[in-house]
Amino acid sequence: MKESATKENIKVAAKNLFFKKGNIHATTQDIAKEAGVNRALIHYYFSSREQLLEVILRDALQDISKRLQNAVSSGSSFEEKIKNFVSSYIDEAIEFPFMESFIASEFNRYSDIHISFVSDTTTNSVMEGFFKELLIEMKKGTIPSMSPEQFLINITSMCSFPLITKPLIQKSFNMDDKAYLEFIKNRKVEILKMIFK
Amino acid sequence: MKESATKENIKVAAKNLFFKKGNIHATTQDIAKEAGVNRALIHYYFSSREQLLEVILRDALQDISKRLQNAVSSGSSFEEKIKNFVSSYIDEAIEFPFMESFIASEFNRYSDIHISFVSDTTTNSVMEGFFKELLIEMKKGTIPSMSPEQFLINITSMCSFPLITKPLIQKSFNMDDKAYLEFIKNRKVEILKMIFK
Amino acid sequence: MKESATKENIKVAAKNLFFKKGNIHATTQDIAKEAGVNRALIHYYFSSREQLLEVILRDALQDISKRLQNAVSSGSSFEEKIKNFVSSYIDEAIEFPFMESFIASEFNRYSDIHISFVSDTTTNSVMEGFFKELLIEMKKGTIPSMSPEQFLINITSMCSFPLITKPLIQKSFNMDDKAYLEFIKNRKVEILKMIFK
Amino acid sequence: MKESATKENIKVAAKNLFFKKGNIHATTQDIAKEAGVNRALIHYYFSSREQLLEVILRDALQDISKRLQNAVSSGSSFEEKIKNFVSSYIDEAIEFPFMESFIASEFNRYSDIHISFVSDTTTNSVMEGFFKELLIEMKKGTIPSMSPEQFLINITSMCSFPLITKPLIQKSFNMDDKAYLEFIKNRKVEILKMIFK
DNA sequence: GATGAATGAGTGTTCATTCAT
DNA sequence: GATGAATGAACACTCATTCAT
Repeated sequence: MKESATKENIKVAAKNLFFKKGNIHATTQDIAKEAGVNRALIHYYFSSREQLLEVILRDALQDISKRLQNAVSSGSSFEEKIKNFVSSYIDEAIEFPFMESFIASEFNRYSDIHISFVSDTTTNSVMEGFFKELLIEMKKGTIPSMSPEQFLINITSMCSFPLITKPLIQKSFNMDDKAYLEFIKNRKVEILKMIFK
Repeated sequence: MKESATKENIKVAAKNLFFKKGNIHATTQDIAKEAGVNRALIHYYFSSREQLLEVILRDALQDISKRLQNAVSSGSSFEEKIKNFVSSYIDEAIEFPFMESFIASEFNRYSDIHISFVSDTTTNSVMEGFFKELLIEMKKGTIPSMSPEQFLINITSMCSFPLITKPLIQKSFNMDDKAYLEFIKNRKVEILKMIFK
Repeated sequence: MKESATKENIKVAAKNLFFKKGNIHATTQDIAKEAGVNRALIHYYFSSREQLLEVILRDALQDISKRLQNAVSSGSSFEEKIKNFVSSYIDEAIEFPFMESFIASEFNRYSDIHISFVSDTTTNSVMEGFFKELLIEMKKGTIPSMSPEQFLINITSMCSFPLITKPLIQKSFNMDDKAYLEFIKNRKVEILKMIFK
Repeated sequence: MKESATKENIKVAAKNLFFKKGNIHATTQDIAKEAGVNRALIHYYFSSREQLLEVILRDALQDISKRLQNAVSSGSSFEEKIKNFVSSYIDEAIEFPFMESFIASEFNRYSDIHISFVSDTTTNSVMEGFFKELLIEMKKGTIPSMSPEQFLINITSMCSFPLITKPLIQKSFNMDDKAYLEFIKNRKVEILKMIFK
């Protein structure tokens, strides 16, 4: 049997506020309103605000993990894989621009109190495979030589950061929402230019 | 006449909490405590919490602006300029890792209510000069061809994002604080590899 | 037809919490848990928390009444009767130490709103008989001379109060649970010394 | 410098509700209203409801201690001392009838968490002296022979219990407030009859 | 300038209660 | 009979803010 639809609604509402709208200060009332339910229901299903956060953080981390895995294990050629990764990452970031920064902020608050990081063996072996592939491509000279971690961080940075700083970018470069979205979508191609020599 | 030392203390305290410690939920009491002053003094100097935020946000934006300008107008060669920019950006990000994400978050909250963006004519002309230089280098093939905005965002992303997501990175790659700092410092070089072909 | 077993369970659970454990703040959820039933069932059987209280208060008062009656109408000699009364009162108080104080507290809360005191004619006539007997013994000099009410209150006070104030007594006289129980049991004899000259 | 008058007011208000009116469920709002102050002030002065309780419990225990000490170390003769003790105890119980039962109830809730019992050396030595005096009088036959603890409990029981159970007594014996008060005042004499042979 | 006292509005949470099933 | 879902009212507590001194 699936989880209660209402419980799911609340999770979706919370994700909308935290990850999509970037309302890091969203109260239980805000979440309840977004979900169209009574404030007390949140505690009925999740006991406390903090535990609701924990649940959606855990979900988010798992999603990131899966997306990474999918992208990396999908394409035929190496270039395809990177393309897929960048594209899916940006698509996700367009939908939930504040996800990473919210996660980071919450991690920062409670440090290691909650959430033992998701690191199932499947993910790990997939990542190891991808890292090996990276090293091969570096030797070939297709991509710049550096530790796989540095490389990975470079890509995710270029995908994620412009979404987090949306308002700053819009003001700096005087973009309306449409121009901004265009700018972001272009990055699916532009980022690749930084990666491949 | 300079601003009151106490007023400055409060600003420094607020920056420490918001930009350095990433305590996005810091209360006026937290700030007062950090500054070693009475809570009411904050209102004496800044009227309201929101206006204090506005002041330090404005300061932060100006700092970013100046840093950019300095870096860009300093080095002899183009490569030097980029190096300086990356290096100074990372140094700043090490000290105030949460600055950009905090700014973005607050911008997001109050949208365009406060802060008419800092865009003095000096900065603008400097930036215009730098953008022209970028276009020249792109034609030369030293750096990948794209709009100067995209290029600039790529660099700042790679500088800033890994600092914002410190806890995520540490957990993902199993780094202690020392290893993490080493990782970040290395980026002053590694990032350049992504930029220059 | 007897009352439903579940209904009885709920009453027993409530008595355990209120009278035995002294948990005066017990919620309907606490009671439901203690009874091993769903919270809503309490309202099914008793309509409201307050009415459940009313029922167990009424029960408790009736129990006290019966016990008094039994003790007083049992023994052969007057001294036997008093002995029985003290002994049964203390036994009951050991099992439900917080009964009187809880009743008093609730009476105090809702004053005369609920519970028209139990005072059936049987009880009354028995009490009248006992009061007459008391007056006779006072004249004989077996017990101190005073109004029967004062006398009755003195006995019940000495029986009940030390149970209500268990934690205070234990701390004051540095008693562990075993020493305290011994202390209370001894009172079955010691109290008599105060009553009979 | 004395404690703030407002802080004192809040304590008095709390004592009125808990000890005088027997409102064991009194909320911070109730207390604030009784004190004529804003609800938040209670937290300003006492941090939490529980800590306010702790303070007034501590106060109450100290008061009981002092009263006992005063009574016992005052009178010329032994009989005087007992008289004083009973009289002052009942006077206090008339003013704060629910004190002991409230203390006991709270002790029961938090067991030994808070409040290390007040037991300064002065009190202890005074009590030891009184206990010795009791033993002497028991040998003389003035009072019934038993352990001093049992004897002390008997007296305090007879003083305190009838106040705790005021509503029960009034209903049982059909007394109005005036009759009840008369009944209680009479006990200053009647109790002595149980004590002295 | 600086501070302790005070407050209204809001926050997370709990609770008794209701209702559909 | 019995239960999970849902809610309004209340609770302890926090916060930004004000004010008298």
